[in-house]
Parts: sequence; C-alpha cells; structure tokens
Amino acid sequence: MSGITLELAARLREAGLRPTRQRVALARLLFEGGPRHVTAEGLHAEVKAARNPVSLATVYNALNQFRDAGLLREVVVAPGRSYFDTNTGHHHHFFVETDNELHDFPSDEVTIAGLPPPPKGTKLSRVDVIVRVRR
Amino acid sequence: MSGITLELAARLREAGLRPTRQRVALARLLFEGGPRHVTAEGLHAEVKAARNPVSLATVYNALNQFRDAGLLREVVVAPGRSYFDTNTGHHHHFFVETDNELHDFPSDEVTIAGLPPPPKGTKLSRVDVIVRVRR
DNA sequence: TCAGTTATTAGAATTATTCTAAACTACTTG
DNA sequence: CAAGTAGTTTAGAATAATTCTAATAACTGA
Repeated sequence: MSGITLELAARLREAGLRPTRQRVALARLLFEGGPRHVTAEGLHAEVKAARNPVSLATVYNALNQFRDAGLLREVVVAPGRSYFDTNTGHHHHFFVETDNELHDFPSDEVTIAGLPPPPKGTKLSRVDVIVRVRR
Repeated sequence: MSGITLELAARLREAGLRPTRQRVALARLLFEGGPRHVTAEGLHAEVKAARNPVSLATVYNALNQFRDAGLLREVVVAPGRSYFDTNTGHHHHFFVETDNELHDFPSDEVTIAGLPPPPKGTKLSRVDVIVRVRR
C-alpha cells in the first residue's frame, strides 16, 4: 500500500470504519485531489471506470457512513438530487438550477445576523445557505 | 359556489390555470386558513378525507403547477423529503431533523451580508436559508 | 351546443435509495 | 499465524417518491 493509502486507512480507522478495499478505493476518489461534490451514481461510475468494482449499495453505505463520521457533508438541492461534499469546513453553496451544478463559496465574508433562537427543546445543528441562480 | 371558492377560482385563473374541481379542492385546503407546509402524500390524504377524491398524480401536477405559478414555494430538506409552503413571502426555515418538522421564521430581522456575486452568466433566483436543529 | 383544447385518472414506469440474506474479509485471540 | 467472529460486501429484490402514458372527461370560447 502506498503512503497515501495508509493515510486514508488511518483516517477511516479513526472514524471507526474498517479500511476495507472498497472504502479505501472510494476514499481515494473522494479525498485525494481538491474538494469536490459527488452523487452516489457518479461515484459509482468512477470506481467502475477505475476498474475497482464496488457495488452501488456499497457506495451508498460508504457515503452515508462517511457523512455520519463527519468526513462528508450532504447537500440536498432538489427532490431526488443530493450531493456529497468533501469540504466539511464552514462554507455555503451556489446551485445553478438550470444545469444542476453545485459550487462552494467560502463563508468567511458571509455574515448572517438576526437568526431567531432555535425552537424550545432543540439545539442548533447547522445553518445551510443555498444561493440559487439560473443561467 | 361559495364566495371563497370564487376567489380561489379567480386566483387560479390569474395564474393561467383552469379552476377545475380538483384544483379548487386542493387550493381550498392549501389557501384557506393560515400558512402551511404540505407534502404531496399528506395533501392527497387530506382530499381523500374530505371526500373530494383527487388522484395522486393530479396532486403532484397541481402542486408543481402552483409552484411554477408562484402560488407555492418548494422546500427540500432531505433526500426524498420535499415540502410545499403556502407562504411565498420572504422568509426562511427551521427544520427539526429529529422529527421532520418544518417551521417558518420571518426574514425581517435576518440579514445576510457579504454574499459573493452569482457566477458569471447567471442571475440570482433565490436565497434559501435552512436552520437545522435537533431535539 | 359543439369543437377543440386542456385536465384527470389509474396504473405502469422511472429514479433514487434502502433492505435482505448469503458470501466474504479484516481484525483479534490463542 | 490459524481459526473464530464480527463487521462488510454483494446482487438483486424491495421501497418510496415522483413522473409518464394513453384513454377518458371536463372546461372554454364561439
């Protein structure tokens, strides 16, 4: 195994996930290289193309587990369209409705003021801002 | 037809939609009384309970048409969970993830500053803010 | 009223996702 | 380092949400 793969394996282990061949293959596609947005179908096509066959069910399982472990963030933009974002830092999204493109933008300069307090008995989980645009 | 129904019929006509029995029945459930959030399945159950049978396909058609006409706003909170909101004014949402509840909150006091400009060649459609909380 | 367009319907089709149960594989303990 | 075992993977079936199809029905303008 290469150094990079060992690193990914360690990362999975820390997340409480066994670094199986399939999960490592998916993690490589997701986490090597820059941040990206993937769909389950898209990622499945990629592992297939990389001649590292992983079943679609496993892709779904892995994406859900990675998300639950905080390695990914899920962004739902339209009914039946959800993306997994490898950027788990604080940021928001542009969604180009006309061609289903999702882009990050940093939240550094964005400030949201005057949010009401969470309903009684609940605690804040996250604030999603989706800026919808059309071409 | 009652006065209220005539009003709704006029509203549909203005939106370019024929005020058919089914659409008026759905519009009554949606627009009489205070603002509300519905799912297609939920609304379908309501018309059935009101002994005004409307097929599920028609419920979907009507909701999509109402949304396209600006009478409703669609809010997607999770994969396979989208709500139609009768409040089309400027406001945002709380989503209680633990029990799939959606609540409005007015945007009067909320200010978002520092949003980057839309990507080149696109124009702003809408800004969605979803505050996710857990119980 | 009639013709013509538009809407409704049941059920099939599609799409995205999850489930099932059997086969397999990574970690552990002896 | 050889099992044992608990966690994983898999294909395919199952589920869920939504859209499509093509036949029937209903509104509208003349």
